[in-house]
Amino acid sequence: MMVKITDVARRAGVSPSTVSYALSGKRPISDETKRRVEAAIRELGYRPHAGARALASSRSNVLALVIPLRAGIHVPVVMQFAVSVVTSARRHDHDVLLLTQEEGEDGLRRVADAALVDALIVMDVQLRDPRLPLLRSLDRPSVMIGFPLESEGLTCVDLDFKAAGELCVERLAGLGHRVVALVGSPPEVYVRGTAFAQRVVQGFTAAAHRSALASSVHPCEATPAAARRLAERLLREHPALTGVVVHNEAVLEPLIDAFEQLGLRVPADLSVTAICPDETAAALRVPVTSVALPSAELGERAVELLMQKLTGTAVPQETLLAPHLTERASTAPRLA
Amino acid sequence: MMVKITDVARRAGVSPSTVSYALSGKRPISDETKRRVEAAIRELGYRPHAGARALASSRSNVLALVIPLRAGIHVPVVMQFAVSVVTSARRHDHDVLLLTQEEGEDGLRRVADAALVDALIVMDVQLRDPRLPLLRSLDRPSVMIGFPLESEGLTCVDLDFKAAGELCVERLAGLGHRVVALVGSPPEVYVRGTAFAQRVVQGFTAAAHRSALASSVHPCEATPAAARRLAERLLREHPALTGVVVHNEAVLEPLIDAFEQLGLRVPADLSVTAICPDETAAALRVPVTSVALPSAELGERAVELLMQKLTGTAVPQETLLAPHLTERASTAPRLA
DNA sequence: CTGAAAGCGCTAACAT
DNA sequence: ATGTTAGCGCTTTCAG
Repeated sequence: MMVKITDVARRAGVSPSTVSYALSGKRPISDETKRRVEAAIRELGYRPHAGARALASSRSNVLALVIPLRAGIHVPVVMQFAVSVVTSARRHDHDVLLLTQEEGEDGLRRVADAALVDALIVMDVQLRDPRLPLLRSLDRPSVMIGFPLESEGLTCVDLDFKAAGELCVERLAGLGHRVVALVGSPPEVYVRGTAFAQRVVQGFTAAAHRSALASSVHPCEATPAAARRLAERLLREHPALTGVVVHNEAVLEPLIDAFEQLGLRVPADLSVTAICPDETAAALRVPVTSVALPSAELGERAVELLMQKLTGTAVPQETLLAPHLTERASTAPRLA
Repeated sequence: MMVKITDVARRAGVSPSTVSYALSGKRPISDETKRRVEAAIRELGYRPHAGARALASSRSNVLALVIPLRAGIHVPVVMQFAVSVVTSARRHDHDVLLLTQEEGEDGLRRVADAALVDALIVMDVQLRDPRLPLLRSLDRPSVMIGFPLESEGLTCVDLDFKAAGELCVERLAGLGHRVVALVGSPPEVYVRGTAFAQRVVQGFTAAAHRSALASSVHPCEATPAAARRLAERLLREHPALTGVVVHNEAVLEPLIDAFEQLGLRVPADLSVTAICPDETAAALRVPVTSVALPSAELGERAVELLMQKLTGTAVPQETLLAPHLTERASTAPRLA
């Protein structure tokens, strides 16, 4: 039934260890021998037993990926990230074990201690994430997506949200806009302390200052009704407003709809930039100029960092991905 | 560093095998002994080595989940399904390895032959899926989400899409509507032979016939523009139309928008029912009466079926989940 | 009800 | 450049 390494060795006329080394490349094998081993493997359809391997080498070649479930996270982004992690992991001959946030810290400890996985990727890290001490205590490397308050001894990677906020403002400033507003994530996102939301605010505010723009910040629930109310309020309280930065994919469309129903044309009367996945930005009725949320690139970087750590290479504690802005139909120069 | 079963055994004053049996329950252990073993496990923080276990027992306690990537599949549905599979698997003490469709048949063979997983769940099965013969040939059980043309020797589970189509029509018929249309998936979905799309058409058509309704079927691209064009065409070619069944989440909102802009009020002039996730239906501007796409339930059933197969229990070759319709704001009796 | 001991299939010293 | 062999940590006969 099952072909084992000794079967391959016998067929190739070599010892089991030679087969093992031919497979791993951990010591030089003559071309001739390698050829014979490879032939035997092919002919017998040999596939090393993962468990046996893990036991003997203390490497499972499996990464854990912890995905978030909570409200306010954008599902397609998570999915794209997960797919990217799987794809990247496979390029490094690793597989991916899927865990949900729900399992919590116990889940992390479980798969790490059982040697089920060699390393972990944790998404949606909070400023004071309870998993931080755990990750530090594990004997396996990990990478976090997102920045906690204190990342000492850990590795994290994320889009540079501060720079993204700045980029959006600078674009609007460059087009001549003088009064701008940030439509942010739902209030609870700020309350529970998600770093990226606050970083956007910092970048937005700092850049507005530098460019001497009048600016204001407005968290917004992820509902069309909330978007509508906010649009009305903005027009009432900031009549000179001509530029909006949106960091909340759920309200992007309803917000633009609301503005237009209130008599403002996008981009003629109002320019809009957003921080969101490119697909979202491009699929809207009015395609929106946006800074991409590079989930695929993030997944790739996370895996790459883990692979380095697994080989003992030192990696930077914090990795920030530079933001990229794509011009679309929602921005225009301010009318004189 | 690592606590092993012999450490626990020594501490508890028993043999390793007793610890093993206390953990697995595969043979009776006296209460007193079990207590001591459990105490030792807790005190030492013992966690069985997954690889060693897999090697000795030829059970990895890991399931493979293959998720689709292609266009036209609704991401949140896949995600919810995946989460449900992970959650259900954990209840049965199993973990989930995530594979992408991209890896194809080789990926399935790889994880199965390497004994990385005990069983497989394959999503998005096509009518003539190339993975069918492979799944039949593997020595590990599998469950497919969706129905192929020929499921002999395999196990599949899905929503009863035919009944779902019928249910939508019957609801409209019951409200007095006499002329109905089905707005379906994009043409390529039918072309590549996805069973569920065709089953909806079958159910829709059959039920319309039984209720003596005038009916027509219209595939639709997943873009707002296509939705708009289709709405115009429907009004032009079927002026007496008062009931629409939508099986295409992407165009649900734009379609209703288009109808309203063309002067039809929903539900006053036009009743709409849909087959889509409940969250989608409920979140729309006009909450839509819908048959739920029960991804969570599907995931649970898939895992349950696999667990049965793993214990050697026979399971039905095909499992159809009964559709459930939830009344919302998009349906009303036809005006006399 | 419990122990002793033989592997599970592979890797990685240790040999030569 | 290759072979020999001792485990890796656990489960599961086989014995009692």
